[in-house]
Amino acid sequence: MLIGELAKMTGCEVETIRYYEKEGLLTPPARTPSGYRRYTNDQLGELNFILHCRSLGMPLADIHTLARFKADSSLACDDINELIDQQIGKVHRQLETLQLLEQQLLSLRRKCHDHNQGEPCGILQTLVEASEGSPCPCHTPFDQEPHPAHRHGVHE
Amino acid sequence: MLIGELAKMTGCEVETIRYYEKEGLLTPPARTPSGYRRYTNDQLGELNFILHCRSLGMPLADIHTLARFKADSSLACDDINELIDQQIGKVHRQLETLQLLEQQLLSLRRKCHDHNQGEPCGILQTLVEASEGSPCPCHTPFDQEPHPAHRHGVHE
DNA sequence: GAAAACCCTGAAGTGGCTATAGGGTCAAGC
DNA sequence: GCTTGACCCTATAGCCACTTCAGGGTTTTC
Repeated sequence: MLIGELAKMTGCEVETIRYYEKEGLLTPPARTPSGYRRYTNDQLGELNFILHCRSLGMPLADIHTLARFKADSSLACDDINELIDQQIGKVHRQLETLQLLEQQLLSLRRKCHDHNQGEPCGILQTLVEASEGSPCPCHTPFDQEPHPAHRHGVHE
Repeated sequence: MLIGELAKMTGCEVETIRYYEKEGLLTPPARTPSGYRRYTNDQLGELNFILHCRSLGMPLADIHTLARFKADSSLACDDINELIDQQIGKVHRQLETLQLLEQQLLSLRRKCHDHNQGEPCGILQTLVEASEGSPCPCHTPFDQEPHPAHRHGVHE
């Protein structure tokens, strides 16, 4: 099958497939005389494996490692467990940060409902006051220190 | 004060301060005769405003918008609310995705405990089977469709 | 035979930094 | 007065996982 068909079957964009090949995650397919990529069912499986791992949030480097384990087929169980555990830890830390963040944003949002008649925007005011050192409603109840994002950022 | 002092006071890296200036978020400071940046207390406030917003997960473009509102100081309350609401929505969607992800990873992790004596790694086996179309323990109980990450990715 | 739908490569852009190379400046101690 | 170290400067490249763009070739359909 050609690349467009593979894309349709997997729900993956054509450009992404070419990108995975360039990154060495997909084995380069055979080509038609005019240079079009022609894929086999094996490569469909390879791509599905990558997509499944990506849907679990794994970085491409880890998927590469897993693929090598797959080829070796020997034990390697400890390495795989560690890889998954690291991923779980990462996701868990992100979760905690985001939960905090949501509370912070919601309490900031409430600032506007509190006084929106006539006065200038409470949200903006709160943000400006916080930048001048005042305790802010969004951060203080959860974390006494000034800027939590510096120590454990949302985007890692 | 010089850039290093500002960095120490705010907990922000020197490179990041220069980056914010290049991106137009910080007004360019005065310079000493030898070209060093010299900052005022106003610019300390500006930087704290940016850092506070960043700690709420806001993208730099939104912070730029907020800063313009701050300068205008007129109403703009609706726009600010919408901006915060969008941020809340974004964080909430990310949270839901991550919660699902954590469950998926934990159920994958359990696969290895199930049979780790002699048999090949259960995790790897599960991932391979999933790529061949079998229902996988990580995705099936929560989402019947193959690759949820394609529709609402973790990294947006 | 022309237009639409597909395919190709290579390079640049995204966001929010971080790091590196290759330099200049300044205060303290010898 | 000269060196050492801590600081500062610019410009550029790298990170991740793509996405988009420019500029073209091929295949199918009307």
